[in-house]
Amino acid sequence: MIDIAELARRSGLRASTIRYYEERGLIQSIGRRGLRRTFDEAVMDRLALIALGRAAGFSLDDIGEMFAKGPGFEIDRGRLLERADQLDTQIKKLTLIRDGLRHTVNCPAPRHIECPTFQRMMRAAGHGLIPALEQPTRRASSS
Amino acid sequence: MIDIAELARRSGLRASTIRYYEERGLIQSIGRRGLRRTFDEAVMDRLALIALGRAAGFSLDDIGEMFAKGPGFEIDRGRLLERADQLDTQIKKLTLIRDGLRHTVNCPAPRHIECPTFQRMMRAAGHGLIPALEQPTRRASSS
DNA sequence: GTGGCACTTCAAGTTGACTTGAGGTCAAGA
DNA sequence: TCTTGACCTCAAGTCAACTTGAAGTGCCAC
Repeated sequence: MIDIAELARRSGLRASTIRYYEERGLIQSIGRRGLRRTFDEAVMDRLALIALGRAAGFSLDDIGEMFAKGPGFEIDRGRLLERADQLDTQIKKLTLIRDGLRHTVNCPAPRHIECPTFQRMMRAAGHGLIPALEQPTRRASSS
Repeated sequence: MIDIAELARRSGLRASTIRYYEERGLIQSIGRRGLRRTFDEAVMDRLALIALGRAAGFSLDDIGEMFAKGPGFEIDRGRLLERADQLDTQIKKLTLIRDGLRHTVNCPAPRHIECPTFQRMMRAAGHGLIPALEQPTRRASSS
């Protein structure tokens, strides 16, 4: 039985964001007191879950689908594992880039392009972004 | 002395992207052959650097500023270190979330919200996204 | 010399997640 | 009763990094 202002205060989100989430079907109000939305305590959990999903890299649509799967928090385990694997890849990439940045700060090479560490970072930067720098090891056939 | 099509082929970028980068001042063509832009080999290096910068989380504006600092690839070392630190934070956060996701898949708790691992992940998900879940340890005075 | 097509310009559209603004409603306190 | 101000709706705007489309130009092969 909390109103949108209280929800905003407690979640740290703006009222407009909460309305937007309701419009997107991510949360529900339990009714109206006049014009004003009334919410259940449980939407705090929902909002936390949404924040977590966003931090994990899911879109609001993804999150909506997950919620839609069941009456509670029925989350698709396959999607979760898939995302965890993607995070693994992303973490490795970011780690390489982070190390590369630190290296660059100290690297005395006149042209970074010629430094092996820099090249390694380049290769890690985007799987295929700069094909010319890729090793011709595996030329994937996938799209 | 390469044209935009060749540059696109070698970089994996679209011609429209290359034109856009030129418009933004990130690269320069060395002239025109009729209407058509002509590029130097060195722009390949620039494009690689841009891809790397983007992968490291810099905006095109940031990248433009870095290039503007000097005639060559004079990159602001402070900015690099700062970004490396931010990557550290991001990597830690993503690692927690990844582990949290994997945990969730196996966690038998009826309500994830009540699971300590899940809560830890929540806390990591966004520094302040869900203030209600934060430990009341340090109430930062910064904005 | 001419036809085709790869290039050109410039404006407008796209995506995702919101925010903003204008104009309206209504519950509560003075 | 009247005012206030927090809420409401709905459309439109924002941001970044591009992409798309329409309309035009000119190099090169034939």
